[in-house]
Amino acid sequence: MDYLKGLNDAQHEAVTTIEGPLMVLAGAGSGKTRVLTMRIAHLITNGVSPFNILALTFTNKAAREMKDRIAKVVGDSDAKSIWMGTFHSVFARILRSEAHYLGFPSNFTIYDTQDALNVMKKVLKELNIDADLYKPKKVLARISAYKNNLITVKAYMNNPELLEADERANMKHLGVIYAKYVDACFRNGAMDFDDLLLRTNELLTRFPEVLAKYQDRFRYILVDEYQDTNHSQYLIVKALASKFENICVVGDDAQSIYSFRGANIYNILNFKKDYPDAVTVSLEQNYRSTQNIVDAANAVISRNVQQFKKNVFSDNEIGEKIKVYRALSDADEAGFVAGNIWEQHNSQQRKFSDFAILYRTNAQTRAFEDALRKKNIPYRVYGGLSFYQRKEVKDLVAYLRLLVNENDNEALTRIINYPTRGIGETTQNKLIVFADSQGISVSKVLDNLGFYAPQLGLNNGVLTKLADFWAMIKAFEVMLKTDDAYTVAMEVAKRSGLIKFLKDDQTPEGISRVENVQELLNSMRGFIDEQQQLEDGDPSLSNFLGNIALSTDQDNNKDDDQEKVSLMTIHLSKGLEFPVVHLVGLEENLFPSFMSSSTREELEEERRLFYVALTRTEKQAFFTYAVSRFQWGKITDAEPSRFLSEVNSEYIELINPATESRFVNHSGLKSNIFDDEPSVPKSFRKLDPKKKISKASDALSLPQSKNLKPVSTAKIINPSGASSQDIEVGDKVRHDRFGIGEVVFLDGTDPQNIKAKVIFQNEGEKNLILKFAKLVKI
DNA sequence: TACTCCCAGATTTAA
DNA sequence: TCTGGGAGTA
Repeated sequence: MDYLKGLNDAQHEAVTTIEGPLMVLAGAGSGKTRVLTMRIAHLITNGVSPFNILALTFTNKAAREMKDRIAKVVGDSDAKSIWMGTFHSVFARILRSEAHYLGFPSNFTIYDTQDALNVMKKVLKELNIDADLYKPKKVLARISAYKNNLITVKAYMNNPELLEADERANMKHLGVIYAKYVDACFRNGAMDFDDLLLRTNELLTRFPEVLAKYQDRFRYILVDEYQDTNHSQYLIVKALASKFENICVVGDDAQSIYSFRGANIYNILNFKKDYPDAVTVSLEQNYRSTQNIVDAANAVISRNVQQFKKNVFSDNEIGEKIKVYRALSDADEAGFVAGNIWEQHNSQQRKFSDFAILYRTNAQTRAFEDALRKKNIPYRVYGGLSFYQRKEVKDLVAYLRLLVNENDNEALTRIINYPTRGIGETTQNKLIVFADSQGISVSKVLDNLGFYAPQLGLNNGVLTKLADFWAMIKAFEVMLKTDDAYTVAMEVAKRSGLIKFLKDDQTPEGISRVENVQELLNSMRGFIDEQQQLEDGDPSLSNFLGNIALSTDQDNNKDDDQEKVSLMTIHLSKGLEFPVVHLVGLEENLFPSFMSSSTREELEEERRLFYVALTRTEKQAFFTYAVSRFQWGKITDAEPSRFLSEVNSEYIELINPATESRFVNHSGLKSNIFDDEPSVPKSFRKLDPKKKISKASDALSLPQSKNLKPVSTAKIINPSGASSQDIEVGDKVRHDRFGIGEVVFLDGTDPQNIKAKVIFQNEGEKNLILKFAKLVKI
């Protein structure tokens, strides 16, 4: 029981209480991941089959890391059979195998926010509803809220309160829109993010035999970040756990920061009500941060009314005070941060990867990128426009989606005339209207173009173009039956004219677009190789597409060994830690955001966000704010954030005391710490709005290849596998699944990523990544 | 049908 | 500042 050593009493209890409901309240930095990991290991060591364990985490990355760590205790194969992943990915997997119950194809498409928005725009157009009154985004947000609360179209229509509320909000057509949108998704064979949860609920409630099946399978359920579950997720967990009630939830109410997407803090606050017998364990010792940081964070969070009482403390060194910098502008702020990082890197031998810059909104990144680049400091921006959301990538993906699911109208309309092939809007509209009138999908019309041609009212030229296009798609589909996804995707990129079209654009942006497409293909190759080496791997195109739809930016930074400063929103930083944290843009209306300072609840969430940000810090935190900021193309004045004044002055040290005290706290009191002497900041930089920053083309500071790794649901790194030194071309090797073969080619210099081409006696030629393939030299 | 140009509007956080 | 949509032109 080695793994139990080194746990404190509370951790020990959390790990070893394995039967019955358990709630672990884990303060920031209290070793939560460790507890979860060891608990699973403990379950397995005590005879629970890994097959019976379900662990739901917040990111795929968290799941992967946990699996790796569990594997070290119980071994690879046991760790592999645990179902572990995000709600969305785990339930997408279940939905795929049970899709027929709901009338969906098992290879249904997953729509991301952008896809959903496009569908919504079409719906509004079709209904002839003014998109100015019904802003597509707003409408979607409302529908999303309904879905997350299990309010289906039918339930909505039968709920006078909701109808009335929407009527008051000048949205009386919402029901019709909702119905039409759901219908459109269904006909496209697609689910949006919320559907993955809603449909799972539907599956489990409508089909008791399915529920029973999964209840029996998942006898032990663990949920990480429970404070961030929404009602829909809550119900799924509750249903699955109701038979055995071996449910362990881990969370920290002080870190609930996702109410905007339906997270319901009461799920954790009311856990005791749901399970009166539940054991509660509080992990209160923070192993991550200095005392000063922990105390400051506690001081702020204690202002929230809504919370569990707990006493998070640190036994670490007291540590340095939080340093506060008052900047004159956003550029000045960024300059200070970059200078500070440079200075500490040199004088204290800190690695660049020790630093994080955390901000409230993605829009704030630009100034920091600028400043870091000027000093040649390597950095990586997380979040923002992720790789898979780039237009050129989505375009190729749309072709692939169409091959897998012909009903995916969203994909079809995206590429039917891209690259342009003379199938204009008028033609497309005729097709859509006709298909609708016949109650069939556009793809069906294209399937029988000759038959329907007379009724379409299109001239022969256009008909030919349509026929050619469809013949091309069909050819790809045929290819997919025999060739692997990568080969087909290559062919699609070439034959569709996509690559050629992009290559015609020789601007730096154009070139980077081509590179992105290439990178997508590479990542596909990697995905397939990886899947082929997993026991229950699935190298199909459909699996690849499903994976990228659910991948997040945090998940893509595989092996981010690099020496780089991390830039990200506070939301993304949850679960991470850094020796030095810069929390920037601490201004009223920015943080707390102007969108969420109206009610106490909203403000408390912003405060929790602040708490999360500060508790990412191990050693030293810096706060910065600017008195004016370049925003929306204008310079706007800003006031320091109220959160600054909520940190007791004893934890704070001012770097440049303010010229005037605009630093008031919002209970009306002047904060005593900011009334000092005036000073002139050294580095006031003129703003230069004309300066263009080429986004993706700056290879030095933004290496593309880091972003792109697809997420596999069960990537297991095998540390004991043969390393690159062991294997040479010409070696005879044995592989677990493929048997005996000979290495004919090695590719790659990065030891983490060497690929070997091996010809197996029975299985033929395979491309394997050495890291994963447990090749044994014979 | 395709492409360009101009103007308006938006910007929180994200699976 | 950046994006998207609409209008106008080739």
